[in-house]
Amino acid sequence: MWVILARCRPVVNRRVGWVGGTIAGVPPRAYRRLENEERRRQLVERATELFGEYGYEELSMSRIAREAGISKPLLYHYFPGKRALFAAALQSAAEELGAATTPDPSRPPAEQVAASLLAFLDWIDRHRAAYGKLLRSLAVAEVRELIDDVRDRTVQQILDGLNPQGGGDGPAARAAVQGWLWSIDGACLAWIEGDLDLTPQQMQGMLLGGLGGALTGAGASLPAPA
Amino acid sequence: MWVILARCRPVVNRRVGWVGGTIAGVPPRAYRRLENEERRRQLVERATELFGEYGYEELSMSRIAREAGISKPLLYHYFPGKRALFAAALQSAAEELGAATTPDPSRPPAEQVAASLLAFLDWIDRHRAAYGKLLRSLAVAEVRELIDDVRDRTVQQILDGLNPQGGGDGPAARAAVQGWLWSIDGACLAWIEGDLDLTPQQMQGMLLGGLGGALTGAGASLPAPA
DNA sequence: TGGGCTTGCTGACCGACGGTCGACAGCGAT
DNA sequence: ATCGCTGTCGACCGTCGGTCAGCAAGCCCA
Repeated sequence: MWVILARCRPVVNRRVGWVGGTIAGVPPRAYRRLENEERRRQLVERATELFGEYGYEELSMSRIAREAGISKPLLYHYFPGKRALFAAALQSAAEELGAATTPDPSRPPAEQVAASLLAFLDWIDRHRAAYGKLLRSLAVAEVRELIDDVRDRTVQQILDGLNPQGGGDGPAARAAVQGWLWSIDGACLAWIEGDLDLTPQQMQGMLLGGLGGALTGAGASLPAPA
Repeated sequence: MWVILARCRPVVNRRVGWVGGTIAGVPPRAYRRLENEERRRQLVERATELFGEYGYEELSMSRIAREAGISKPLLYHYFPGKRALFAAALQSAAEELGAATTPDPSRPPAEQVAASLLAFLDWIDRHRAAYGKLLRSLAVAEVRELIDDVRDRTVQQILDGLNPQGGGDGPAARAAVQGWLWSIDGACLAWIEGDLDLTPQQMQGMLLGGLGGALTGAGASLPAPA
């Protein structure tokens, strides 16, 4: 009885007492003990599916725990917070994407960009729903830094490719490339959500045109046409 | 006593009783009664400042109410929800921006785009912090639809301007224009947060280049150079 | 077979959020 | 003076992300 009262009034402002697992005849849930690494893998896998289906905001930690058949504190035992869990799920999904889009460093930079872009668009074409959900979670503060990091690295990579050959690395080129990366997301969103009848190749052509035009407008240029 | 118990256990699942305003000798706060419209104006004004300073997520309704010197229920009396309050604040801010960027319909479409874009960039240059906060709130679900609406209308406007003269209105052109709108935000973010040393005119040149390139890549084109 | 020991795992809890309920009180009309 | 309108309030709800401290599965050693 005092338990209920203690729960009611947080007067003391800190934990007052502890009752123990089983009250009122409700038996604790049966559970399977798993190896640390195995549980972790299972959680990342399940979270990846769920985040891909519901996005970041629409999915609560309680729900993830329930869907994975475990308790919420266990989820927090494996991941320090929702952001970290999302990061793990994102990284797991990004590995496949990353492997597919890593350019061949022996090709000219413009070709590398074109090839990466096409691989990226192909991947999106096969994972439309999940990509849309991800994009829509983009500015959620907890998620933003993750994506910002990836974008910053990509911007630098493209600028590095441009620089030696004769492209520019002024502030305008940097703004152009970052803007271009955003334009990819915006165009892909129109493509996916607007159900536009476009092949990845058509998207690639349009986007490469945009990059070339922006760089030209910024006083730089792509070293060679793709 | 039973009231406290009722608070503890939401068994009945609905309000059970009411105690009355002043308990335990805490006097209700003194307040000033304002005209409906005046209060509303005050709240929108204060909310606009606060959202511009803290963004959408980092600002709670409780905080807004506190900063405005009123209670939370009163805030909800004037606005049905946080999203609506944000919309009101956004609209109030957007009126100034909208007035500044409305193009002269008697000019050729390409000039209209160029002029609107430059006005937009000038405005951003003067409201850097608030624009950054807004952009960073962009995908917050509650806010998204608002911005999506504006973007959709802008896309259609640009496509309409393109169409009669000889530009295209295929799916590729639509994706190109929507992507271009995103690229504006991305480039502006790099401009603002990266403290890039660029004038609005340089940004304009770069962005118009991107639009032209993307449209060319999509098989359309800007009717006339700006 | 039965004790310990490790550590994977649990229910109950916290503060803050967005949002709602029904009573109170400022103030012009009478 | 008092009455009604309605602007305003404190207390409350359900859910969120996150935390606390004890329970117990399953291996080890007798």
